[in-house]
Amino acid sequence: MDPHLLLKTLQERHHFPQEEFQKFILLFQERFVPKNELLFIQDSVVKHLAFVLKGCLRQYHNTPEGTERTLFFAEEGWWCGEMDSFINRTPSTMSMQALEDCQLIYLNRENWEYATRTIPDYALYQIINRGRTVAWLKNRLSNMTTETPDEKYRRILKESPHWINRLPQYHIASYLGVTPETLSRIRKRNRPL
Amino acid sequence: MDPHLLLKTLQERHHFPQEEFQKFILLFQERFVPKNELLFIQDSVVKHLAFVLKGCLRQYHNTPEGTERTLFFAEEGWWCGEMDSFINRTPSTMSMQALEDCQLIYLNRENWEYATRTIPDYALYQIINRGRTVAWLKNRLSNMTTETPDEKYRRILKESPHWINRLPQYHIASYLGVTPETLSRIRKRNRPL
DNA sequence: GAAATTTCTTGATCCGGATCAATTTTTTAG
DNA sequence: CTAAAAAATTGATCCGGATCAAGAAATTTC
Repeated sequence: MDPHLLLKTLQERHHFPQEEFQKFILLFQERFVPKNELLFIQDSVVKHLAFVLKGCLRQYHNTPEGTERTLFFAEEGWWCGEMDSFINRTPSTMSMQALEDCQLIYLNRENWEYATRTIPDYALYQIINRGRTVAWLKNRLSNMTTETPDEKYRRILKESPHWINRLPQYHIASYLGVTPETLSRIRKRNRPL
Repeated sequence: MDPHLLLKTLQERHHFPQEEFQKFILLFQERFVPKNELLFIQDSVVKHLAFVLKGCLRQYHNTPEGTERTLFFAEEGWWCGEMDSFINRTPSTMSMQALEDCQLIYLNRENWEYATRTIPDYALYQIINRGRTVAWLKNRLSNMTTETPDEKYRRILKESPHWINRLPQYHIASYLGVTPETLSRIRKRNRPL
């Protein structure tokens, strides 16, 4: 049988012994989340830390002006949570919605704490992985404020071309920080002949 | 004597015993960085994890188009590093520059690893703190793509009013993602009578 | 303290994305 | 399969920030 997707993810940047994994995976619960359902919602405390086995979700923020901003998409092999809310039990500023039927596994707060305390490699994984996330967000922040909409779209074509087929266009538009109309025009401009 | 600024920072969100701190602080070295000097530079590996005792720095990114984007300012009590580069020894996408004469303390990679491995409360601190940073960046990303320049400026007035006196205006403009000319006009518009 | 440099301000023009609106295309539901 | 709803396209107009350019103010340097 294939190694577990979670183990593969944990081992990506650092070693993670098989035996620790056996102990770790027992702390998770499985959960099916149907399309469009909200995994957690802005202004309430996030109770679970989820890992995507199958499906795709988006994390987004409702602005005071009434618009929505999509921050990222979580596909297979991604964590989806809001660690600040989860750890400190404070209201989240983000919501998370399934864009497809999703198969997840998740930790509750208690088991997360137990795992972090007793599995040093998991603690280290979190430090390393969080560092990557921060670097990714800083780059994205820089790109979002510097690049033209056309450049942003071409970046997606290059870095995540499968999104074009997997995700509705208006969610990609929100991710890029443009209106759906503008994205439609960008696509027209950048369409191969 | 006042408790050390670093201890105060470590204890902000989680307990950090005095005795562990005595051990921890010994791993640091002091360093003075004069105004305008670069602490680390884009495309090279970040060798140190620094903590600001006195002074102010900015982290920025040079875009391919030749412009600069300031991502954040690090004042007293801030960490300034690029953990992804520091941990994985990969080239950084960011540079860090002192905006004033700065008094820093810093860890090298070896001592960081030792501290992370042997001081569980430091490992936990990093996990918690990194979670905060991620949440902060996500909110900033949302704000930067949603708010008008006027709203962004008023957010600074509200959240970090002292920046107006401490930082050059063109760096604030870069932080907000607008040109210096635009920031000047925003200030004029929002000036009290 | 004067000269030189840097930073900030102000003006005029231009351009591209938002907005509003209507239509077409695609997807979903019965 | 058809009707209804949702998503994507296209058109026209408007507005605000970028850009270019010049001048004023502030800071640095000697």
